[in-house]
Amino acid sequence: MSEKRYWLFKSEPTAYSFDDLMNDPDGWAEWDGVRNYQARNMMRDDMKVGDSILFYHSNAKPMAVVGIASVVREGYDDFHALDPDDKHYDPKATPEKPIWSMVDIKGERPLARPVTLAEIKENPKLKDMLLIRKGMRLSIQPITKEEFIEVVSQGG
DNA sequence: GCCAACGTTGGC
DNA sequence: GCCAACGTTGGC
Repeated sequence: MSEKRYWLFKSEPTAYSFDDLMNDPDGWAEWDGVRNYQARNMMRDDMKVGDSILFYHSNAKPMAVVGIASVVREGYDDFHALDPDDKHYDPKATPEKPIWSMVDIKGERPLARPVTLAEIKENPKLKDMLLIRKGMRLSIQPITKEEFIEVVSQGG
């Protein structure tokens, strides 16, 4: 029984927002289309059902953590990579070696108040978050339990 | 709209 | 195996 982990997922709200996740008719969503090996490895190897997620809006006004989600299905093949008509098609992926992985996540609840990037940068307790590290572009990042709790307490 | 910081690709 | 060129991310 491994310990529960905490993550931060980035999404551009114009592409897929936290509201989209909360209003998903299925009640959950495939986190497909991730085409970065580091992020893939975390989804494939490290994420477990029940892990908690901070949902962050990038390229947005405001840029902020806006809600809490959770992992509801552990890493499995991102079969969308095999579909030539799919936006995230990867010609190198095959049914034998689909290359990419995804997880399913579920929206838990929005924060009462978004915790903005500016606030995260100002908060000494959050100074080690990868999110605010220069040049850090990973769309999925591990965070600590303490960071998760701090952001959620700021967001109410 | 700009551009720095990356990751990936492909020629050699 | 090196590295220049290219595409993308994402804050500003």
